[in-house]
Order: sequence, then C-alpha cells, then structure tokens
Amino acid sequence: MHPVREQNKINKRKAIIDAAIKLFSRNGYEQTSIEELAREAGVGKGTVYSYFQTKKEIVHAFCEAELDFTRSELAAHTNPESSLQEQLLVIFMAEFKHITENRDFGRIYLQESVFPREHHGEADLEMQNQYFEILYPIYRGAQRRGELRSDLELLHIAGHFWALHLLVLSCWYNGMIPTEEVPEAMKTLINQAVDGLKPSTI
Amino acid sequence: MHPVREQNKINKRKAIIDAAIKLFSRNGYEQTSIEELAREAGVGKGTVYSYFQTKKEIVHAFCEAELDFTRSELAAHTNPESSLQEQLLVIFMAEFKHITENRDFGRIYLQESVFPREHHGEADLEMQNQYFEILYPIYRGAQRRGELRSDLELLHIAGHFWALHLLVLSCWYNGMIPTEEVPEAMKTLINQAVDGLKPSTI
DNA sequence: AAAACAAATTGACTGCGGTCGATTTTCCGG
DNA sequence: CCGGAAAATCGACCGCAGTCAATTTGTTTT
Repeated sequence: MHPVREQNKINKRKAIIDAAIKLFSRNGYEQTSIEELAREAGVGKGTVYSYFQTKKEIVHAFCEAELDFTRSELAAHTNPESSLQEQLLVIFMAEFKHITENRDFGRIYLQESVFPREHHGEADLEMQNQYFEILYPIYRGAQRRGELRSDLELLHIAGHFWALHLLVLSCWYNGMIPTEEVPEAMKTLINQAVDGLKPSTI
Repeated sequence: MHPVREQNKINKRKAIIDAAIKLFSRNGYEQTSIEELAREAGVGKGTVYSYFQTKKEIVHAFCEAELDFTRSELAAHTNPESSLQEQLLVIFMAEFKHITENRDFGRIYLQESVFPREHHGEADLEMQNQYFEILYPIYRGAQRRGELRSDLELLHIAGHFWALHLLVLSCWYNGMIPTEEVPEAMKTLINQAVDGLKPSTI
C-alpha cells in the first residue's frame, strides 16, 4: 500500500489537533486564526483544510474522540451495583469536567452537534446512536433492579436523561448555575425524572 | 425630546429586520451578506451595525420578539381546563411551527441562546426567566388539579419540560424525527416525565 | 436664522475563513 | 534509476463580517 503517506497523514492530523488544543485553550477559539494554527502545526493553511472541512470541524473531531473515549471508559468501569443516579452522575460529571476544562471546545461542539446546519449525513446520526447505546447497559441494569420501568424504550429513556444533561449544560453556559452547583442540579433533575412530576399514587 | 430621530430609529430597525426576514428566508442566513441586507433595507452597511452588534443578533432580536409574543399570546388563551399535556403541546407546537417556517432563524437562535459564547449580561438571563414565567400559570393550574406535584419548584418543572422541548428540536434538526412525528414524540416525552421513569408504586 | 453641538450614517478598510490552481512529494512500472 | 501519474501541500487570492474616521442630519442655543 502507501505506508509512508498513511503515516504522514496520521501525524499531520494529530499535529493539527494538538495545535488546536494548545491555541484554542490558550487564546480561545475565535481569537485563533487558521493561519496561526497552521504555523503552530508546521503545515500550510491549505493543508489544514485538506484534513478538516471547516474550523469548527477541528473542534468536532477532537470532542467526538474525547467524549467517546470517556463514555465507553466510564460506562464499562462504573460500578453496576450502585444506583442509577450515581452511575449517571459519574458519567455526566466526567463529561462536564472536560467541558469546564475548555469552555470553547464544548460550546462549539454542542452548538454544532445539537443544532446542526444540516444533518451531516448518516455518519453523525450513527455516531449519536452509538453514543446513546453505550449507556444502554446501565439503563438495562436499572430496569432489572426495578429502578426503571421496563415498558419504556431504551432510546426514550436515554433521550430523557440526555435532555436533562443538555439543560444543565445550557444553564451553566448561561451563568444560571455556577460550576460547583452543577452536580446538585443534575441530581435533582435525575430524581425528578425518575420519580415523575405527578403526585405519587400511593 | 427628539421625536424625529426616535421615529427614524424605530423605522430603520424595523426595515433591517424586515429585510433580514425576507433575505434570510429566501436565500438562507449564510448566503445573505450584510451589504445585501443593508441595500434591501435602504441603509448603509455601517448603519446595520449601529442597530445590531452582530449578524446573529439580528436573528436573535427577531426570534425573541416573535417567541415572546407567541408564548404570552398562547399561554393566555390556552384552555385552562384541558390537561397539562394538551396545553404544553399547543404552546410547544406553535413555537415549533415558527421554526419549521424558517429553519435557519431557529437554528441560529437556539445555538446562541442555549449555548452562548458568554452569558450576555443580565438582560438575557432576565429574558430567559421571563420566558419561563409565562408558563408558570399553566404549571400552577396543573398543581392545583393534582396533575403535578406541589412540592416541586416551578423553575424545576419548567426546566424539565423545556429540556424535553430542546431534545425534540435537536432530534428534528438532526433528522432523527421527521416533522410529522414531532407532536407524537413531544407527547410521549411529556407523559414519560409526568408519569416518571420508575415503575409505578401502586 | 445661524452657529454650535450631538447623534446618526456611511463606505472604504482590515482581518480572517475558506478556495483553488500551481508546485512539490510520494509511489510504481519499466 | 528514471519518468510520469497520483496524492499531498501550499500560499496567493476571494468574499464577507465587523470597524472607524469622516460626513451628514437633527437639535439646541444665542
């Protein structure tokens, strides 16, 4: 095949993402120009655009890899004996930690993935599903233990909690919830969703 | 006073927003340049920027007015006898209708208001709260009728439903839910939230 | 009514995201 | 080892969002 080329591509791609992490983190996303980024990565401006179609896509690629890794890592290692609330909290807070470490990365990624310009082909849709499915074992476990209704579709359950996660992130980005209160807020909402908003029918 | 100036300002502001509605709707947000928009509105390019700080803010201003109007209009005229699900559905679907009529307007507005670059001062935070409060009477009514728990804060209830609304919009923008299935999806999620995700304790 | 002041308007200008054709690098058959 | 095809790289270039100093328009004072 073309081993040299392949390796070069991988190296350069990494160099670009590394440069992006460095510069976006230090100076912010909008304050960093592609030319600057290209210089830092040791490539020409045009080359950046042969690896990524847009500036946002650089963030997207990084976040997707990062989040995917975190989720599967955690979902696999979460204590399956602990309550649903605890397990979800561990995962959502790990993701939140990434975001707090680089506010801009998270913002751009969320803006583009939650409300995309066009559904970027089937690929991203697949990605999104996969993302959900990592959590399925946790929900199934909760169903088995009687913490969650078994008549609900996993997709709907996953969507529900995902929505609450988005809400908390939105409130954080809007300054409505300070960083230290985020776990508490998330906990409250999870419990609300589990217990239901209607009066208990005991 | 300065009656002539004041009136001019109001007229021009409206002219700019009208031009934006016309051009963004016809050609899309990114396909419309500010120069084009200024020409359509009959003002210079610089003038646009004395009324709005950024291109996105034009969309923001329009959407905020539009949504605010719709919400208060509907919240006041919704039949207070009907079920919570029905009332919420009427309001959320009315908002959704606006969005379907101009996908770009909704997208830009949601991206910026849900995950803002910086919490744009207290003004927007106030706005957001006000936005929630319009729905409070509906939730209070539901509490009175025993459809919702009375021990929950209205803000948390409002946030919960708002989160589900966002989720559905996100799925729609991502092509996961076609337009005609949106009401059904919304209904399902509302019921899920009301009934709770845990098994009924009868 | 004219001068003096303040607010509003403007379009040339700047900087950056993204494109594209020219150039270099890598690969492979002879 | 060479020639030529294919892939990768590059930076000059384009169009547009956003700025700003100069100019126009409206208001107040004398």
